[in-house]
Amino acid sequence: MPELPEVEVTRLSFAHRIAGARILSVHTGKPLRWPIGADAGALPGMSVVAVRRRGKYLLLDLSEGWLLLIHLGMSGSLLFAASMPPAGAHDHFDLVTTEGTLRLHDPRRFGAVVLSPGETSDVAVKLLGRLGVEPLGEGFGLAAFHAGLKRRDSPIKQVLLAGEVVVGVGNIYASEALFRAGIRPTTRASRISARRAERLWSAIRDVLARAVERGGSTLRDFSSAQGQAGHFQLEAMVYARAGEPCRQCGSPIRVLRQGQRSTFYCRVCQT
DNA sequence: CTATGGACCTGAATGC
DNA sequence: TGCATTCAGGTCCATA
Repeated sequence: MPELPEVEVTRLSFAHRIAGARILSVHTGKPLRWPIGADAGALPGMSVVAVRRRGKYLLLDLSEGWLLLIHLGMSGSLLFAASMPPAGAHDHFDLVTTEGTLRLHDPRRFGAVVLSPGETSDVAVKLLGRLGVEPLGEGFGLAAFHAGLKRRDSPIKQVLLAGEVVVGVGNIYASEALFRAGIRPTTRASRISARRAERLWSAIRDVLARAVERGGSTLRDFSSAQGQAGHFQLEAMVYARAGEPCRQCGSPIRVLRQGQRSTFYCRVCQT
């Protein structure tokens, strides 16, 4: 469910409220994608210093350099509130703090909560080590982006999804960014010209930044940790619009499968 | 090394 | 109504 904009909207919705909180207890439900780790018993007593984001991961900086990694998978969402109702069947993690409870709700359980002693532990390196550059940060340079594409022979859509060149672009925003850049999703990444790489580079930043402003996309059940739905889906140009007229040229939006994921595009506007 | 398909899991929508 | 199939915002891992 969550791509970079949804994760960032989630982060913004509770980071300031949880900062400085002391952890009182932890409650877990069914197993998530990875075990939380053997040190989880040490969480009570630690405090939450800050909440950062890396790609689609939320990183809770805890006391003494500990790091709590949270990933929302496909169907996860967080809620942070002073008073929390009893855990339901799909609530699999509660972090009870002096400022409120942070709860992970995740029906499919592709998400994860992992405690790591810093960013250089084996588990942190396994999860974060291969991530590409942050698209909304200063480090997202055009030259390096184009060079990264040059090294990949897969279709551009799948290169974006893989997150090894640039992070945070998931299935919705990959289709949206490629539409805005006028590039066919099947184009081999290595064959994208400098001029088109530049269009894609700015399309990625524009679409992600715009989606953050709009509170993310709520297709089925996404909401911020304050329970707010997003609205970006209302301005999607192609995603989930198969058969509907292109907002730019009127021809029907096409859908195809790439790596078991749906891709939406306009045959006329994207070449 | 890169590229691809399968796996993980649940619920909603669709089809017969 | 009932049951099977398909699809859904991610990404690690095994296999070529």
